[in-house]
Amino acid sequence: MTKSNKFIYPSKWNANASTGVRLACELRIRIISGVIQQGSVLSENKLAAEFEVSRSPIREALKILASENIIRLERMGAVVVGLSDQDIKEIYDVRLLIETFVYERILKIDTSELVRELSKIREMMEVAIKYKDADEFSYQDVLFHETIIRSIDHSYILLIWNNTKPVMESLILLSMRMRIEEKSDDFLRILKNHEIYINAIETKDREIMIQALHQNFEDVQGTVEDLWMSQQMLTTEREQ
Amino acid sequence: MTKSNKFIYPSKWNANASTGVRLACELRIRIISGVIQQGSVLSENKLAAEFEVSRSPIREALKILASENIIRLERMGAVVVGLSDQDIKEIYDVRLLIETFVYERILKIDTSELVRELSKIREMMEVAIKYKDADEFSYQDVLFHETIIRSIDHSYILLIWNNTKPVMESLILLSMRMRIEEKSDDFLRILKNHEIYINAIETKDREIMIQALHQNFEDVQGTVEDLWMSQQMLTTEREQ
DNA sequence: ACTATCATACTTGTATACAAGTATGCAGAC
DNA sequence: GTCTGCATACTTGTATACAAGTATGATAGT
Repeated sequence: MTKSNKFIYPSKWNANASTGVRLACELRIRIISGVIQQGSVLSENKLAAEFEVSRSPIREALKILASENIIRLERMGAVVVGLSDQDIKEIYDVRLLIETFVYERILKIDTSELVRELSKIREMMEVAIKYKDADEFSYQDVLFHETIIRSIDHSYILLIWNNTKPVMESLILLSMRMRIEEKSDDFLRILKNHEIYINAIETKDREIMIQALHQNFEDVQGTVEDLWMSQQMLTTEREQ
Repeated sequence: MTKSNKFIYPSKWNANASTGVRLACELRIRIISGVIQQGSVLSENKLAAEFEVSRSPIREALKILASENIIRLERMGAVVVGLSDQDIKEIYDVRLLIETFVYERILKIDTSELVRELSKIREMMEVAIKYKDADEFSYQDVLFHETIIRSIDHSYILLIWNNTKPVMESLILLSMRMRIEEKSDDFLRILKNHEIYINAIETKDREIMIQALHQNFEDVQGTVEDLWMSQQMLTTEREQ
């Protein structure tokens, strides 16, 4: 607890944001990475002292984290909830739910500009790998998916994305940092998967889209079953 | 702009909440109902003066509304975005997305307690109709759907619900208040629909669930097509 | 008439102050 | 030993103060 130690979150990602938002990012990644332990209680005053700011931005940060279910604001103190394996599965449930919806909309719009943008981002990822820059790779990875989601211009789907993005971003960043040194195969595989995404969007071929989704979510395959079932359920109705 | 006029939002719904949250509720419903016009610019100072509170709770309220996309925080002033017809369609997209997911999970769990709770809420709605209490009816209606969503214990689906609930709540409340005097048939129809929901959960019969979903969303039927398509897409894969 | 410059009054973001309420722990009664 | 009551030190929520930045409008110069 001695004077904020070192910052984990890349400062360039939120340099222009307010102190409260920056603190939220830093606290979020510390909680998700386990630096701040689950179950511990955060006090506004102590945090303010530790980060050498006033309570105003601290309050803002805690509100943000509470809205993401990472902490729980109680009468006295903010209890750190953290992320369980269950939570991570659930986030992927939501992401799959969103992306499935988005892809269906994409089939109806002109995607040439989108494909160009995504290709650019994919090349950025390539460069990031070349220079072993896990942070930059993570940033572009998140940006890739956000670009796809934004393309359909659906403000409430985007709202959901905005609510889950911060946690996703932290998870990806931590994961990439862990793997950047040794597991370079992982990065090439991810890059390959993004090529499939682009290809699916370009050709508007559902089969390829499905392939991309599957490859992207292969780690959490088990939890996807509920979706298959629900798809079946509604399709059954449709055939009537 | 003369001293806060009269409050539209039912004060008993958020009596124990902080001033900031209460203000958010009030501002939200004023914006959605059109009392505060789209495109107008809200100033923290002016709002603070109007509601006779300090800027702290005002700031909290504006942050909440910004996270719901109802206003847009800019360098100078908060621009009122409001809700377009498109936005309302999009909210129902999200709600259908969520409820479809939830129902599939419900099939796997014991629902006896849930059915009891829902039956209670349905009877409450009946009483509300009897006494022409639009506010109470709206409250129970929202609670009904929230109870269903909570039953599957999925924190991120619940998070999405929490993000869309406030706007839904306002829409329902305003709609019910408009219709309570003349259109009593509407209320009976809604009540009937909730019976179908309960029945669908009790029997765990997909056909009935689909019926309930359809009846509930019949007003926005057009926008649901994307979902049908996306269901089909994933089901195709599943059959491979 | 038109443009540039600058004072002013507004804006937000942050720090600090104050009020009301709550957990904690100690002292004393039984 | 155990329970009750109370002082104290914490907590949050709100109000106010201050700093830095920005739009506005008036004024001076051409």
